[in-house]
Amino acid sequence: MSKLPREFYICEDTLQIARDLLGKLMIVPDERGARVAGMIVETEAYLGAEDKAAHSFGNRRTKRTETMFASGGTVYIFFIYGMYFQFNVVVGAVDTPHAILIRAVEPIENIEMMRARRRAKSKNAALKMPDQNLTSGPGKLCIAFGIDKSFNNESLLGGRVWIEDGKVFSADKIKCGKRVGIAYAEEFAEKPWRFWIKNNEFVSRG
DNA sequence: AGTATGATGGACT
DNA sequence: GTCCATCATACTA
Repeated sequence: MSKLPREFYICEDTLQIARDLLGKLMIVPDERGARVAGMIVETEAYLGAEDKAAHSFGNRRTKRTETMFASGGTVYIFFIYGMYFQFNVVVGAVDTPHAILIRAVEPIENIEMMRARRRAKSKNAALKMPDQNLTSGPGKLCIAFGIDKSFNNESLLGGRVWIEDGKVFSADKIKCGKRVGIAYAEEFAEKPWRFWIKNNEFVSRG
């Protein structure tokens, strides 16, 4: 029930942090201060300067990527496909621009708030919104949690968004595979840097 | 179940 | 002007 400390995010092994984030709780208080919470069930690691799929490949430093160079424990938000935000956890030391994309969470607290936000954002009222469709993707979970560009550069040690200990999954309950949507990244498109909880029905894809 | 496509706008060359 | 770390829908089967 308490925030993960700075040290968790500064670990040198980004892939290990991506695995360790599985089972942790992501918390964002809503407008009234009530916790909206989800258990992280799918992540993707982006390894900075060496990783052709990372925005920060080759230490590319622009207005957008600047946040990736901050200390581990910072939130990196970017806008994509004209419509969606993506929630990332910056990890590693200052100037080591690694980040972990949170691709899916399992709804835990305040599920009706998540459903209301997803419905409000949707065009047709008939869109099916079972729990499995609320946060099973990086764009969807940002809508459900009310995350937008204003969360960029927030600290995970502050009060706006943070991560807590949750459930621990042993290595045999964790699967890995190729990352999604980065076909342009040549040999890095093949790296098995996506991690998810085996048989969990809230991941974006098995 | 798979595959294709439109929506929609900011970042970057 | 082109490219996206996506999602929902509309096909084919």
